[in-house]
Amino acid sequence: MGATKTEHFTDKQNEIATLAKALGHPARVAIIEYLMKVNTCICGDIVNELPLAQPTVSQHLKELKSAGLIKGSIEGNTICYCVDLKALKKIQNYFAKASDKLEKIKSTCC
Amino acid sequence: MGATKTEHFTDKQNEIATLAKALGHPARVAIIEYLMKVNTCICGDIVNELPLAQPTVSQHLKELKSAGLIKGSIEGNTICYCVDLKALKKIQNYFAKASDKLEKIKSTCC
DNA sequence: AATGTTTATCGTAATATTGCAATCTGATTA
DNA sequence: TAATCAGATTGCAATATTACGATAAACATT
Repeated sequence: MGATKTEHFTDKQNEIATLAKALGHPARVAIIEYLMKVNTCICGDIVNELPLAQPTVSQHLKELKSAGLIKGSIEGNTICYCVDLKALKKIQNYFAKASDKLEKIKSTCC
Repeated sequence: MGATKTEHFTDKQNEIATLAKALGHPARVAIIEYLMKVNTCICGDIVNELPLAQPTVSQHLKELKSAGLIKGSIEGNTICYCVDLKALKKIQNYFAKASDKLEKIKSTCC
């Protein structure tokens, strides 16, 4: 089949999966890291930073955007992209809770 | 082409992408959550918890295992699976740092 | 030994992802 | 207005993922 059966899972599970999936490619991790490195939203320039052709980068940006991880606003000729703090915090919070919970449990068997 | 160009990215970027990718499917998020809920490593039982056929679940478990997110040890007839705290902490730490950094920056434009 | 239970693997079909050349669109500039 | 530039979109080929039936492998039970 090849199509994920999202309807069988909770909204939260699907949400986390969507965010994680968006970061499930090194190019997209690199984009996020670059946007954070430059310290402000950056207009243009992203394509030159990556070892991929312009249409490929454009597609990765689109995926990050549709997952809500980045925002883009048109600035004349170029487009300004920056990381959406809210989305990042959502992931961060999820894993912080999970990590804490697991640490408390200290499972004895594995 | 369809094959990720991992060689162009750093080891760290590839590592995060691999972990994120493993969690980029709601069934695998559900598996992790279930393993945490039951509070100890669980032998068997995982297939019954998920709305997917047994071979599909087995495949998802394999992916989580090869990404290092879970560990499995043979226990007689069944297999005990549990979340690998180290891997979870790796993700947690990465996003905590990223989130902190972004929060300090407080980008002014988007 | 035969049967049942649990999990893995194989094979296959449907669909998704990755990557890029070519092209298009909209804004800027000459 | 024409040339230019930044990005997006289209179309396509290669590969990966998702899902499951059938089957196999390993152990347990009878």
